[in-house]
Amino acid sequence: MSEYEHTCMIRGDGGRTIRAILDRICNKWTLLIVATLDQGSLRFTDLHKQIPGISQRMLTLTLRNLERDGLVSRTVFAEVPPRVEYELTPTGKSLIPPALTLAGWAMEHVPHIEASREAYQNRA
Amino acid sequence: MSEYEHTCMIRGDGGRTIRAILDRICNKWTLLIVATLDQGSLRFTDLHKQIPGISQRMLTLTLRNLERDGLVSRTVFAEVPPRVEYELTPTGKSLIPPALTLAGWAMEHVPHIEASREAYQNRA
DNA sequence: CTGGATCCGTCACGATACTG
DNA sequence: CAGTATCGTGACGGATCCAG
Repeated sequence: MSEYEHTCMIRGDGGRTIRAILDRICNKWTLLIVATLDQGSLRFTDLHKQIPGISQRMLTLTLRNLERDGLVSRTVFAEVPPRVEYELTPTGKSLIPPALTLAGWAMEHVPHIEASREAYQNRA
Repeated sequence: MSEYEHTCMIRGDGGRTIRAILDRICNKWTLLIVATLDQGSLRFTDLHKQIPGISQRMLTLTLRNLERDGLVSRTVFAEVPPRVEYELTPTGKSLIPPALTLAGWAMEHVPHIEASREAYQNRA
């Protein structure tokens, strides 16, 4: 049942590759923004409305990082009032399936984890 | 080509479920320890040797969190010198496939991301 | 051998206020 | 509309020393 032969993908370089990706998606808002942008091009205010609880500052910062990493494209239209559209790049879109795999695992196992965590708290 | 119908798994509860799992695997060492334990039961020192760069403190802390969340079992043998064995629980083992999916994405796209990041740095 | 305790620097994140 | 500037806080992680 073990997949040990394959876990070298994770352990291979001492975890540097896996951490490179974790560093990018493991912050509080990245995956949420990527998932929201999967519906297509959106502007700043639309994103802000569709992601409950995010501050302007974190939306800006996370979008900048996503743009820097080539996962999101940012298009400025020279209009009045100003308009900026954000859209997933092909690389950004390719993150969706792995993210869904992770989300599936989460929905299946998080309840058990929460229970275990609570049992641990009420231990002897 | 969009999987928007499915991204509700991520966005569904405002991202709380996906963040619950990310909070658990997104620290520096968790996935590395889980991947290492996929080869079977190991004791503290063996883990310390097989994971380059980890400190005793972080190994202890991460193992405690994994135990609390029910992903790793901890067995103490009443011997001298003391012996403690760590092993993945079924829940812990179930994390391997999603982790491999993520690692696969990383190995495929991280080079492109690194390049984009460097290009962004040398922008106008 | 297996950790626990402590100090300390760094950084993500949040709230708030201001701007072209 | 789409941000930027500033301040404060708390968690994470590294180094070191100590203990059963």
